[in-house]
Amino acid sequence: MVASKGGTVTIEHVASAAGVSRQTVSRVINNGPNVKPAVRERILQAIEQLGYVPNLAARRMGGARSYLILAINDRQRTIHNWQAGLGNDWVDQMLCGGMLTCEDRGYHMLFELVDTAHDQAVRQVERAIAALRPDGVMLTAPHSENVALSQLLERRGIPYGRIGAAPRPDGINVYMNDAAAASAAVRHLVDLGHTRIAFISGSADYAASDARLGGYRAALDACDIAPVDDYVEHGDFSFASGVSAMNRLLALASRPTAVIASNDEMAFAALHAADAHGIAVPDGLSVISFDDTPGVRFSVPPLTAIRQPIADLTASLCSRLIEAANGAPQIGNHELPFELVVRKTTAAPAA
Amino acid sequence: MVASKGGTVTIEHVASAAGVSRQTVSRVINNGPNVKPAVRERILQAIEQLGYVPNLAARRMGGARSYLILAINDRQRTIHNWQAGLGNDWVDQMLCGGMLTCEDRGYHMLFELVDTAHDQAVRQVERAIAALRPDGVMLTAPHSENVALSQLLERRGIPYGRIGAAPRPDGINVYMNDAAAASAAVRHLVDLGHTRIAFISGSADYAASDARLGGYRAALDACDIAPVDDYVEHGDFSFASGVSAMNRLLALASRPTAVIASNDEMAFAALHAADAHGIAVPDGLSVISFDDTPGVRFSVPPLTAIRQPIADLTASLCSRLIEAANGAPQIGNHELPFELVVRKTTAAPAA
DNA sequence: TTTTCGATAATGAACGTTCACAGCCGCCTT
DNA sequence: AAGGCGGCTGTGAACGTTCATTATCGAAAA
Repeated sequence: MVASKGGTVTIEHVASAAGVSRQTVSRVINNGPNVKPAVRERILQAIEQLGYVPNLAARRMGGARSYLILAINDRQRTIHNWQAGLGNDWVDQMLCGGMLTCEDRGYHMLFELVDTAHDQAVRQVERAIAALRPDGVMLTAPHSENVALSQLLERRGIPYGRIGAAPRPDGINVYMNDAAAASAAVRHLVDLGHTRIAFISGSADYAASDARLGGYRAALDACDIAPVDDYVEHGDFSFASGVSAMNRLLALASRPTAVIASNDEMAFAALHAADAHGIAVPDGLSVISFDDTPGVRFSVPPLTAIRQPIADLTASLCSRLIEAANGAPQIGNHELPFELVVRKTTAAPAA
Repeated sequence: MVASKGGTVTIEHVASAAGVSRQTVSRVINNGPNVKPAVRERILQAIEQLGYVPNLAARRMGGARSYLILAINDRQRTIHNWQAGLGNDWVDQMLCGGMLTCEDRGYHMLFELVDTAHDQAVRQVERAIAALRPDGVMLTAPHSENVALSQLLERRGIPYGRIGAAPRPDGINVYMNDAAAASAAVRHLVDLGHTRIAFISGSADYAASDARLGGYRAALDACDIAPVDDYVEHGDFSFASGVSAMNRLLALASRPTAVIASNDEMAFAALHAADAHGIAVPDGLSVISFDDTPGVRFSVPPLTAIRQPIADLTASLCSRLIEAANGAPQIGNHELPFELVVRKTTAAPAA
C-alpha cells in the first residue's frame, strides 16, 4: 500500500504509526543495533504500509552522509566527443557499472564535467563538493594525475579513487595492467608469426598511454624482436591522429604486418587507412585495439581487442568508496584482469 | 581567494562578513529583487572572498527546490546492452545534452534505471521521487508510454517530459518527426533510382517504431511504389534481429536493392549479413540507418543515416523542465529537426 | 538484597537553507 | 502635516533527518 495523498510521509509518521520515537525508526532504516526484533518488525511494517522513503536532503542535513558519489570526467574531451558525434563510451560504461553498484546500497551517482585547464579544475571540484557534499569522489584520466585535486579531497577528508590509473600511494585505485595487456597483444601477434609489429600510442596526458607503450616494448624485447623506431607512432586517441599515424606506417619501405592501436577509435582509423591503401585486413595487416568499447564488434571485420573492463572497474571503485565512507580504509590498489578478445582482424602475415 | 580550512562556509558567514542578514544573502544568491545594488555588490564580494557555495541539501530542506533533474531510463535495456558490451549511446548523449544544460543553471542531472515490468516501475519512481524530490523528471522510451507514471508525476505536481515521443496532451514532449524522417530516407533512395526498398522495423514497445514504419509506407505511396509485404521485416533493435531480418530479405526471389533499418545496430547487422552473402554495399545493396549514434561513421563503409538529435532533445527538455519548475507551463510539444546524413552506404542500384 | 551494567528507547538540539511575516525608511499623495 | 505605500532589510520558524545525551528496564554480579 502506498500513501495516495500528495502529503509527504516523514519519519515522524512512521514513528507514531509504529508507536515508537523518531530515533528508533532511524535506527531501523540505518540498520543500527539495539532494536528489539519485534519492534523492528513493527516499524518495517509501518514503513511498508505508509510507503515511507527517507528524504535524502534531510539525511544529509542531519547526519554526515549524502548518499552521493561524484564522478569527475574530463569536460573538454567529453564535450568534444559529443559535439563531434563520437560518443563517450567511457561515460556510458562508468555510469552502468557505478550506478548499479550505488543503487544496491541506496546511493546515487552524479557526474560532473571538469576542465583540466589550470587551477579552474580545483575550483570547479571545490564548488561541486561544497554544493553536493558527496561521500566519495571518482576521478578519471586525466584528472587522476592532478595532484592539487587529490590534495583538496585529502584535506576535506572525502574518500576518493581513480579509474584506470597506475597504482599509487594515495586514494583507492582500480585499474587493469596496461603494460601486461600490451604485452599480451604483442605476444598474440608473435604467436601468429608476426615480427614487424607497429604501435600507435595514445595521448601523453593519460598515464595508461605510457604503460601500454612500455608493455609493447618489453614484449618485443622478451620475444627477441629488435625494436624499430619508425614502428612507433604517436597518436592522441582521435580518429584523425590514427589515420595519419597509419598512413605514415604504410608508407614505410619495410612496412609493418601488424599494428596495435592504443584505443578503439584509432584502430578504426587504421582499418580505414588500410582500406584506402587497398590493403586487406587481416591478410595484409593485422590490427589489435585497446579498450574494446561498444561498437568494436560491429566493425568490418570485427576488431580483435584488449578488453578494458571499465564497468567492472567503476563498480569496484564505487563499492570501495562507499565502504570507505563507512570507515573502511581510504587507500588501496586493486588490479582487475583484462582480456584479449580475438575477433577477425588478426591472422598470420602473408607469406 | 578560497577558504582553506576544512570548516564549512555557510550563508551565515557571508552575512556577517557583509554586515547583513541571512535572508539578504539568500536573496542575492537567488537573484531576488529588493536588494540595493551597493549591498548586493558587497555580498557578492563576500561570497567570492569566502568561497561560499550554497549547500544543495539545505536548500532543498528550506525551500521548494532541489536543483535536481531526474532522468529515467529503461533498466532492462540499459543493463542488457551493458552486459552484452553493446553500449548505451542514448545514455551518453542524454547525459551530455542534459548535464550541460543543467550545469548552466546550477542544476544537476541524476539517472535512474527503472524496470518497465508491471507496477514495479511506478513504485521505483515513487521511491526515487520521495528520496530525491527532483524539480523535474525526464522520461525515455518505453517509460514515455507508461500512463501510470505520468499520473504519478501529475499528482505530485512535478514537471515531467518525454524524449523522442510523439506529441501528447500532457507533459513536455520534445521529439523529432519520425514519420517524416522515414519518408526522407525513402525519398533519398527513390531519388537514387531504387524501387525495391525494404524496411526493418523496431520493437513495438517504442512509439517511434510505428511512426517510422508509417513514414516508410506513406512515402512509398507518395512515390507510387506498390508496397511489398515481404519487404517489411520486424526487428527489435538488436543486432541479432537485424541479421535474421536481413537474411530473410536477401533470400527473397525478388530481393530488395535497398533497406532502411530502424536503428544503427540493426543497420550494422544488415551490413554484416550482406557481407556474408557476398553482396557489396552500396553497389549491391543500399543501407540507411536511424539514430546516427556515435560509431556509425566508423563502420566500413560509413553508414548513411537519419540523425536523431538526442543531445539537443535532452538539452531542450532539460531547460524547459527547469523553467516549468519556476512557473512556466508544464505542458507543450516541441519538434526538433532531424537530418539525413549521406555517407557511403547509399548509391544507385546496379543496372 | 543492592549495585552495576548492557540493551533498548526517547528527548532536545543541530544541520543550512528558505518561507512567511514584520519592521523600517523615505517619498508621494491628500 | 498626516496617511499610505513601495522598496528594502531583518527575525523566527520550519523543513526531515541524525547526533549526543539521557532515561528506562531487566538481568547479572556483588
